Amino acid sequence: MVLHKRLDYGFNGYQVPPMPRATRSARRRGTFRRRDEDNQMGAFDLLATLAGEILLEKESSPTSSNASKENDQCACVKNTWENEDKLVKIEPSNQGSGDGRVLISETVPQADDQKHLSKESPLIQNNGHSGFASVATTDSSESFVDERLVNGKNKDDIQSFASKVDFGISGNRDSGDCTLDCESKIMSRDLPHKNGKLPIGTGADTCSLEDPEFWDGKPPELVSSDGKVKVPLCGDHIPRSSFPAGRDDVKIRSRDDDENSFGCTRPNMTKKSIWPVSRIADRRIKKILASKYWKVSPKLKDETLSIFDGDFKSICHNRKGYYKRQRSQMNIPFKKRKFFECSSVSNSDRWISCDAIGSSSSVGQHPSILSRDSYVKLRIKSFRVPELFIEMPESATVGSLKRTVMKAVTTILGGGLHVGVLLRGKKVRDDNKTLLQTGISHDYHPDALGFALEPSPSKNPQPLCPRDSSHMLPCDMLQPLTSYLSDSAGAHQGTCHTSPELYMADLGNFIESDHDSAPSPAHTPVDKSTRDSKALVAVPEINVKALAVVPVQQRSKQSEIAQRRIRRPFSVAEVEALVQAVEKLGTGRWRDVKLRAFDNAKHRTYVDLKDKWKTLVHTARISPQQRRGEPVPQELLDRVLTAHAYWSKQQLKQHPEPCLLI
DNA sequence: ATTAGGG
DNA sequence: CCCTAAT
Repeated sequence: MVLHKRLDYGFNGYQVPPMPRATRSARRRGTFRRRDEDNQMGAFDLLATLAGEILLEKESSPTSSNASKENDQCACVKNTWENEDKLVKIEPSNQGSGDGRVLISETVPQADDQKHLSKESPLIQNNGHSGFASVATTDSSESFVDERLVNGKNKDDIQSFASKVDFGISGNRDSGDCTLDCESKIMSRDLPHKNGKLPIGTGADTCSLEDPEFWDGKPPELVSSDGKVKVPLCGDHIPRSSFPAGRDDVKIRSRDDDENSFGCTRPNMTKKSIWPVSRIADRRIKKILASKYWKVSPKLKDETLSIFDGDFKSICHNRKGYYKRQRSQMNIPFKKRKFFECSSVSNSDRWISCDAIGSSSSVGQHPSILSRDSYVKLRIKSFRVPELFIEMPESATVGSLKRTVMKAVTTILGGGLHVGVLLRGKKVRDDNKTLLQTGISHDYHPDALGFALEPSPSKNPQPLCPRDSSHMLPCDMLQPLTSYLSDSAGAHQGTCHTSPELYMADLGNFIESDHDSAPSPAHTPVDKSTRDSKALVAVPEINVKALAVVPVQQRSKQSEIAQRRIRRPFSVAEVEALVQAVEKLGTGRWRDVKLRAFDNAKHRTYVDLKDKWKTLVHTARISPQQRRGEPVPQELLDRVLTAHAYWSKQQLKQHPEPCLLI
């Protein structure tokens, strides 16, 4: 069955940044708007999935099933965030016929193909199908900050894109929402080369020509005529919003796939109606979703799920641990990621590079402004993460894949850092030269300057993370860390064989908690520059030691703190069930309510239900304008008030309040 | 373990 | 959702 795949992911991308997390104070202040920060689908995840799906489609088509298994069955994802012409190739593994493995690997195009490859190529293309992803951020006022992920320019890689998104919403990040657009198009087979989106072939044979007209460096226009599928980036919405009605049988599993969320078996009609889904694209997304849960064989869906449940639970022995792992999935906020810079990369000294966008525009245009000292203003637009190789068992969940990627990333990042300055591609080694002497004057060409984050060679001679490394997490603190550390070596060698659920726990922990913590010395200019798009940073002197040391202390401190569970907003269906149960049982029997209406929703505790009821009552009392999140039907809210009034009265009857005299 | 309520 | 106190 084609759905059973083993994934050998060659990652060279990174996730788009999660929206900023709410701090407690932000929530209290009400400046934070509901947002599903978790379970975001990494852009590359999506791309890889798309490509994999394309391949699956090809595989399962009758024509290709008998065809040669080699070259015509691979989809290529153009790797645009490296200077080299590398492809992420997705092909059936040749190891054993029909073992259903798919290899997603990085590959260097053959010389033959090379000439056909454009640097500005679509990310995914296969046999007339092309897909690409873009991400748009919207704010509450419906304005769009639409940034295309697949801009052909190197500097518009995911990372810089990410920062753009970060910046884009920074003005109103309390209301930012992030959606991931997934567009697909069936291209005319007659004119495959004229479309301009076919530089990468489905194999060695179909590489097509670039179209300079199309790839002029600007983001490609939307060309999909058959529809545009909007897939909300944030987890819970992905499946529901894009599933067609009539697929109610499919259980969508979110997050860890550990539980079937109540009410998740039906599509969200609201969202669905917002984003018209074409038939083809719909099918495609459906497949993507299927492939997101590749471990699930269609006919064995439920069984498989429960089996997997068992697996998962065997790993997470208790709820604390479970929550811990839930937490570990937290995407590292983009800003924070930069602090995990670290050691342990051996392959190249440009494992992280940073695009610096040069002097402020006013500098060149209005030289008169600069009276005495000419200031060079720099904005570091993005950092790039190094190449990662990850191998996951096919039974692993997407969530675990994400965690593994995160683990690998944080493993790579995590030690001393060195900032390299590149001028016109050449390293500037002399630290004592002035900027002017070096050629970084106020009128230098912005694109000429670049920064690179490099591992500090003196500090971290070893590529792997030694246990005694001061940069490492406190392995004596928590059990999972041990496995994380021991596995981190494997990660660097390209594979993570052990179950990813076992580690990462405390990275997420640290990351998560760090967000709420007070600013630390680790907030270096680099961080500021990314946090505030307006911050102009002149060649920062990074305190390597601070970067290396401070997180450690935080980690050890933070890892003692219990994890916050992921936020799982109640769906309308859940609310409905809750209201119904409370109507029946009253407001003081939350355990019964739980048993009655949420017995199979393991992530809803009776405390959760009680809390939800509390907020429901509150919601019902405030004006609709003040409500946030998925709107609860007024009818339900009315019932909430009614039931609440009724049961409050009942409670008063039983426990008459001792008359408080004024 | 549950319930209730503040944060 | 978290945390605590009180059952």
